[in-house]
Amino acid sequence: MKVTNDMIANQFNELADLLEIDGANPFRIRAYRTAARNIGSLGKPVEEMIKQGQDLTDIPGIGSDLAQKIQEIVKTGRLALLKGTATKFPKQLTELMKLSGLGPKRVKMLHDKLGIKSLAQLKKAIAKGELKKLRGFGETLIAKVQEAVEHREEYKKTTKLTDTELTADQLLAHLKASKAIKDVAVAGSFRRRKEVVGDLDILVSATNAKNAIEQFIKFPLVKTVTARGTTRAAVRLASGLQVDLRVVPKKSFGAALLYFTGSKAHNIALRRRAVEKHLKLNEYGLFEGKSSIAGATEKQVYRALGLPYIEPELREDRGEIEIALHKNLPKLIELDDIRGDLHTHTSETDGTESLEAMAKAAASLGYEYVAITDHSKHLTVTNGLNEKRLRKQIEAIDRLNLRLKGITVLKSIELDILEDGTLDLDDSVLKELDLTVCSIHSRFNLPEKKQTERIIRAMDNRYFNILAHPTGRLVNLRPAYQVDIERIMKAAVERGCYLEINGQPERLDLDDIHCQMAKDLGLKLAISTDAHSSTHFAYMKYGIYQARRGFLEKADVINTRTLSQLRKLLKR
DNA sequence: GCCGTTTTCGGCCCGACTGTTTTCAGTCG
Repeated sequence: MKVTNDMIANQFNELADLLEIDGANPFRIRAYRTAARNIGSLGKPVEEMIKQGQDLTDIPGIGSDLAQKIQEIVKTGRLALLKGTATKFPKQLTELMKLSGLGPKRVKMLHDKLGIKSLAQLKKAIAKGELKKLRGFGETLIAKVQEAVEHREEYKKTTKLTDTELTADQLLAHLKASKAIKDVAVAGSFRRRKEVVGDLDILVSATNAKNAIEQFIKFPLVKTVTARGTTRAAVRLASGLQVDLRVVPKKSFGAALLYFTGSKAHNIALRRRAVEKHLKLNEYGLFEGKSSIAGATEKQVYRALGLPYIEPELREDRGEIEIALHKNLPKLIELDDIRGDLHTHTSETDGTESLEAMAKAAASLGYEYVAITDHSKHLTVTNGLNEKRLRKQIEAIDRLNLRLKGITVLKSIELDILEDGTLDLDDSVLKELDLTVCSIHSRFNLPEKKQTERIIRAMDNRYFNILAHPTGRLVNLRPAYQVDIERIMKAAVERGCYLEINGQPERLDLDDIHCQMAKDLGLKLAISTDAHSSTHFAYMKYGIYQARRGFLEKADVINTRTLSQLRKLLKR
């Protein structure tokens, strides 16, 4: 059986949960969680590393013990220790820890005193009023737990970044309307531009914290207030989204923004660095003894820690601090660096607007070029183009280019990669195009080796330029198909092909980890929107976010080039 | 259980809020 990094990470996390309930050494628990996180975001399958004889202790947070445990999981599929510990406490108990208000101590008490082992048993015990007998369980807490049990599935899911943007904008406008509030920022995973966010974290500086919190709670979409203190409050919106507010004085805004932006792992790494320098970092500032030496801006705090400013997208504790120390931080790509979109559709297939409308919309964004990439004939549900219709479109584009000023429309197509690795239109028409975008739209369930070789065979065709949405995943909806993405990237480098970062919010494919992998392999990428209407051109920014999270710079992306430079890159 | 520009042993980030408690443990981020 194939053992994925996620499977290993899950087992470590599960073990950490059980150890926590057991009251084990908290630092041992943290070691498991750190290991789980680092394995989960590794990009390269650990199974492969073992096969190639690589040293697993090179992975941060993995020592000799955990390296051995990883070996064990890869070999047997399962960690024996997890089985041993799991018999002491039933596995389902870890589910209870996910409920708001229940941590390891209370879950242990539920188990030891009431024999509760599952969500269903907990529900029953609440109904019978058994929880009241327990020390520390008052009326309010029981009500909170009951609420959590009932709404678990509704609340636990994450929200796509794009779905929170409108709420964030409305909330910011609402907060800025208050005279008490000075600075406002959305922090958290939203600011780090993660593809999904669990909640919104809002930070404000205010002359009067009480007024600021009152204004926050008055936001019209608030359904319930779940916490309310003198500097902090939390609400649940009607949509189910949780929003946290933190109020700090202006002189602490930078330190608080740093703290509230996270990630947690990045914060811990920074605080550790502060401790090494005999300083203390918290959300109010960086302190030497009692006196604050930085705090108004993030830049100040980083500088006082001997570091350059680190962009929010990089703050995942994936080596950015080490890289910053060596002054090797990338100058991350920006939206303005993009000169054109290389993946768009028209009403000839499944888009909603005409060729001319799409071209003009691209021109209005200041783009130098735009590629029209309608679907090809194999994708019949979209009325895909056959050779004849594609030739007609080529002629139409030639005519359009004579009329348009300031932008060049590139003749292209989104080809289907068939199961045998051939492309579904004849070379005789492909040679008339400026570029091709190629993708998988069928047979998602092939075994990894077959799927990988299918794609690489397609790349052998000299007219193959860009592999679109390379893993086929849909955020929160569908996992990637089984494919050896590293092998595909290497094959692309050898053949002069490129991979795409698809900016559609439900795709974001390649993801951040794969972007970083591409960069490490020297593979350049295209960032495209896969626009099916002119409004979709705006998805470019989501592609940029992924690219930034993957450490990409302008030079790593082909559609930052001028048209003539791009043409050279596309020549095979 | 990891890790080392003081260290192979002894550290390991830090504070707010809640609810229940009579001074703080548990949870959360």
